[in-house]
Amino acid sequence: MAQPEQDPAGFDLKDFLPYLLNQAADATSLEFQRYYKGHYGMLRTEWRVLFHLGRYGTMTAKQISDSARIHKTKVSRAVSALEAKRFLKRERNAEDRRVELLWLSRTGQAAFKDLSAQAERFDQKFMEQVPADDREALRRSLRVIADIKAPKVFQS
Amino acid sequence: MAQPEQDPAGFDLKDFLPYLLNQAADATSLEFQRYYKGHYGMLRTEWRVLFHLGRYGTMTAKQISDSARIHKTKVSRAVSALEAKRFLKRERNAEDRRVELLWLSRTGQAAFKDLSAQAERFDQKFMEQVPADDREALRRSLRVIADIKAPKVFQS
DNA sequence: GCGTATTAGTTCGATTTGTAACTAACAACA
DNA sequence: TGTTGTTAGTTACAAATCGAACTAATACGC
Repeated sequence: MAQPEQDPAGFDLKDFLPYLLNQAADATSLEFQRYYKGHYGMLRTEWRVLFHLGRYGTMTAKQISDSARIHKTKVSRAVSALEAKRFLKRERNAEDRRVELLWLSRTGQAAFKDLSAQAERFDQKFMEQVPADDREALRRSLRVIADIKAPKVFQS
Repeated sequence: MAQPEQDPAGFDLKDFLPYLLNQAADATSLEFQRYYKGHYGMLRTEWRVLFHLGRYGTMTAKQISDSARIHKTKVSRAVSALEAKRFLKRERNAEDRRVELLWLSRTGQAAFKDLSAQAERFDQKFMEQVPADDREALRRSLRVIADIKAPKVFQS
């Protein structure tokens, strides 16, 4: 399928950082998504929550929400789904009964172990496509960009 | 809000390329999204279609779908929405009556002009956050990653 | 020409998301 | 205490997305 003729005037979509980032994000997410969806019936928010608990141990929904910048309703739904699949357990905090503590079950830990090994594998595979001299700069600048502050309040 | 204690074991989410890319994409898309949504009531797929027609001239839905890797149903809906807003016009191709030719109306061209100027402005702003020495490597590697081929068939 | 396959684009039902409103618990301070 | 404000988490409804199935037109093989 040939590309259409170019009109030299105007800003090119393919130079636009948000567009490039989204395209790259989609391209790299596809294969991993197929894996966690196919093997564990998880959605994107679910594996992200799972990864947080697997990596950092017991956390609250709020902490996960802040760390991953996922809206609390999405986290809430993901927690329910993971609980229904017996991947995590929860318990009200005795000191502050608004808060709920979340941690992975044995099954959840096994899923985390498998998924993070896969993630590492995919990561290496994608990075291999990037010229070796650019790899450090890529991760460095992505971290900078991803840290762009939300409109107000972050980190008390 | 303090980060939770780290468990040194396991792969860190924040080193995972798809995660980083998605976070960066979300961070950079937010402000621009507010602009095109607020000023033109557009969705993401709609401005992408608009940008294609604005930049490349007359195209078919299929060409846009291939170029931007957007599913044809999404393109179809975006085209209808843009038509309803009087941003584009369409006409069946006389030679092949399956195909529909799409192009921007005068209003659509004005919207494109404004939006691409904004896009350029945002782009510069984001890039300023990235260390100057990393900028070239960033765009270069994003282009490589974004071009990762879909599982089968692409470009005949 | 005629049957089958392919292509461009749309529609439909089920799933997922976004947003606002809600409940329950705690805090601050008179 | 009692009022007001804030915080953690859930629910409910509208909007958006995904994928499969559909229509209409063309291409291919014989």
